[in-house]
Order: sequence, then structure tokens, then C-alpha cells
Amino acid sequence: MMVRTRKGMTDRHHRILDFIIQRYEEGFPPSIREIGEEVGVTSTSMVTYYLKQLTEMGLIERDPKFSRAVRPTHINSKDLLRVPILGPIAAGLPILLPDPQAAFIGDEINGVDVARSLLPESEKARGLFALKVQGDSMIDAMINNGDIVILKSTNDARNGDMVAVWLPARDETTLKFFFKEKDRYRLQPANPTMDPIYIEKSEPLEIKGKVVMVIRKLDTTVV
Amino acid sequence: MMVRTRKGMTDRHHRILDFIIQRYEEGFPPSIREIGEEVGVTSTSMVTYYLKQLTEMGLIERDPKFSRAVRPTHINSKDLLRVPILGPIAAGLPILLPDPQAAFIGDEINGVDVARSLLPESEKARGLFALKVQGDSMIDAMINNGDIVILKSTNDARNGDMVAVWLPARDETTLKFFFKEKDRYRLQPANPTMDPIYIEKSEPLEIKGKVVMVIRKLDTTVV
DNA sequence: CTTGACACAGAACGTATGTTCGTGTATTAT
DNA sequence: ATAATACACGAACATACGTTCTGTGTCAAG
Repeated sequence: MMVRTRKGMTDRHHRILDFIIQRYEEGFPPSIREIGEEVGVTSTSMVTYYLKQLTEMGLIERDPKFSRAVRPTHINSKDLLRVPILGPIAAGLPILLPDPQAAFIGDEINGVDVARSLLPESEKARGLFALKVQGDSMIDAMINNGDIVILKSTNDARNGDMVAVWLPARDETTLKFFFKEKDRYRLQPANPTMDPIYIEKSEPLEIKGKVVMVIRKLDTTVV
Repeated sequence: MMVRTRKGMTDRHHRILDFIIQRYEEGFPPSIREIGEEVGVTSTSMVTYYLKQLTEMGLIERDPKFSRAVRPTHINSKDLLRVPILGPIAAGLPILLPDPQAAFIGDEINGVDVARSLLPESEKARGLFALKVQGDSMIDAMINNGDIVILKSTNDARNGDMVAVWLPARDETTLKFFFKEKDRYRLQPANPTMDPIYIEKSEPLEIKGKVVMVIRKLDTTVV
């Protein structure tokens, strides 16, 4: 007998969480009243109310013994960003769609730690996910079996972006540099010795994300 | 008995600074009274006194607008490893020898921050350096112009290691998988479609380091 | 319509917090 | 010896802080 469908994160939840994360990264956690002032909540009890919910969602931690003792739960430190590995990527496999909700649910799945200093300013926000390359099908993108590709979730791209695309007509996932030309899209392999693929604009083409970084671990340790 | 040193850090300075650093890493900065309790200073004015000195020494920062707004100025992180970028690497260039001394001298040159969690246990020690790939000569190693290669300084390699070698006979630097065979060394490109190079054991071959990681930043240069 | 959970505001209250001031003692320079 | 300085304790005080209580309005299910 649920009275009202429990909405997950509202805009205010997000803004409060963002503010706490921001302050956490600066090293100075905010007080209840500072949070309220930031997000436009005039009452301290309302902030407590939201903080309680965020705590129950497992997104923040509080220590009732101290004032200003609030911090985001996610493992991300001030210097690191933990990017979730959503799954494998291979030529024959469609890319798993990143569920923005799922990122918050306590799915303690695999992830890669990336130094924030390596990411451009604009990517420091959320929306990043990682895929682990399976097989040798991405060789023309200079990407090997086992490499970790970090992407930003997006549905469109600008010329020159390296994007992960799903080509329904070919049942194929591929990583290419994206160029929009007059009547077609040109998907250019990173390897300059290889030829581009041309996709007519009438053909379907799903951009799943923009590649932000590629990490290759050379595991010299014998497993 | 305690000798009064005119200036500099006394034991209490150190303990206060350590406590601030510890709390900073935990995300919960301490209050004046908590600091006093921790280091055995009974008076809040004494803590203020020391904090003022530490601020003047440039070791901590405070924001008088907020409570608990104290943090160490230096950025030390136990999650990150800063790997110095010693220079470019290109086919025609010999690799700069990493000077272990130079890494410690306050040469605030370029560096990459790497999450320790991405490095294998054995590599967490020192001896790592990074090179920035210049040109397309490493394409057969699946490495692009602009990629950052992180190496561990070593003079020998095991079979299967990816190594950076200098071939004096060819005046060439290259990154290849290393295999020792009966009478020769086989240098295998990472790209499986390309053929290996064979070096007779009589020929000179200088192993400069073992590749631990490759990082490719796709600078979409947004904004 | 009634009910009850949800969303929000305001105020009250006890404690926490940082600053300032007064006092005292040991060390050092002159 | 005297003065200046560094070090130390405690109290006082205004404000900051988090919790809790009361009250209001909304919305959907029964």
C-alpha cells in the first residue's frame, strides 16, 4: 500500500550531494546552515531531513559527534575518481547503457581509479564509465585486448571526438574518430594506415559515449 | 630539560600538523579543542597560538569564516603516485637515462599522477618514470603520438615483458615485447599483424626499462 | 472526504566553537 | 638585574552549530 511512489534522487538531493562533494574536495566540509544557504533551503530541519535520506541511501556519511562531519561515501578521494567498469566491449557486443541511477546504487562492482589531474576540467563531473576491451577487434583504434577505455556518456559528438558507436546495420560496436561530412559520417580509425568507414546519414548509428582516456596495464606479474 | 629553540618546529608543532593532516585525509577537519585534546594542550588559546605559527610557516591554511576550517597546505596523497615525465620518446631519439637523484631534487617538472591501485604491488616502490611519445613511430606497439608511457627502470627483462630498447646498430628506440630465444632476441610488436624484429645476441641491445602502463588522453579540448 | 506519508518553514534549546583577555612562568638578550 | 620574549593556563563571551518540536500545505490512495 504505497501511498506515493518513492522518488529517488530529486534535484535537491543532487545539489546537496554535489555541494558536499565540492566542499569535501576543498577540505572544508559544510555546516547544516551552509548547505541550506547553498541550495536555497531556508530551514535547518529541512537540511537535516535531506541529509538523513542521503545517509539512508548510502551516499553520505555523518558523525554525530562532530559538527561539519559530513562526507560523501563514494570511495572517491579528493585526488581520485573511481570510474565504474560497466562491462566488456567487443566488436560483436552492444555497449551496456550506463544507467545513471545504477551508478548511485551501492553496486560495489569493479572500477578504475583515475587521478583527477589527468582528466580535463569539464570531465570532473559524473557521467564517466569504463569498459574493458575484449578481443583484438579494436586494433584499428590502437586499442588492445585488456585495455580499459574510459568514456563520457553522451549521445552526440563533435568532429574529432573519439566515440564508441553501435552500428545496428552491421551488428557491430567500434571505436573511431567521428567526423560529420556532407551526406555521411566518417568513422576514422586512430591508426593512420587504415581506411575510414563511411556511414550514410540515412543509416542508423548510435553514439554511446565519447572516449576520454585509454589505460593499458602491462601486467608483467605472472598470473 | 626542554631547550627553547628560537624558531622552527617543536614537537608540538609536529604533532598538531600530523593530526591536522590525518583528519584532513579522513575528511573531517578538527576543532581547536579537539586539537588541544589530541596533543595535550589544555588551553584553546594555546592551540590558536600554535595554529597561528603554523600558518605563518606556511604549513597550514585557515579560513576564519568557518569553524574547523583548517587544512595542510602541502598536498600529500597516499592514493597517488606522481611519476616524473623525463622527456620525449621517439624512434630516432635515445631514451634519457633516469637519474635517481634528479627525481628527488626539487625539479618541479612535469609529471603524471597515477592511482596506486592501478599499479601492481611490486611496482609501488620507486624506479618509475614516464615518457611522452613523440610521433607515430610506436604505432606497431599500439602506442600513439602523445601517449604517456610509464616504465620501470631496469636493465634486463623477462620473456613477455614489454620493454623500451635502444638499438645502437640501428640508432633506434623502440617499444616491443621481449622474448629471449636460442641465439637471438625476438622483439615482438604489440600489434599481432606486424612482424617481429630479430636481434642476434652478438648485436648490442640496451634495455632501458619495462613498460608498466600506457595512458592515452583523448583531449577533446571542450569548452 | 478522510487519512497518512511527504515536503517545507520556523523557532527554541543546549552545546560547540573560535576569539580575546588576564595571569603566570621560564628563557634569553642586553 | 632588567626587560623582552616565548610558552602556558583558564575563563569569559558572542556566535555557530545540530537537534528537536510545532505547524502548514500537498498529493494520492482508500
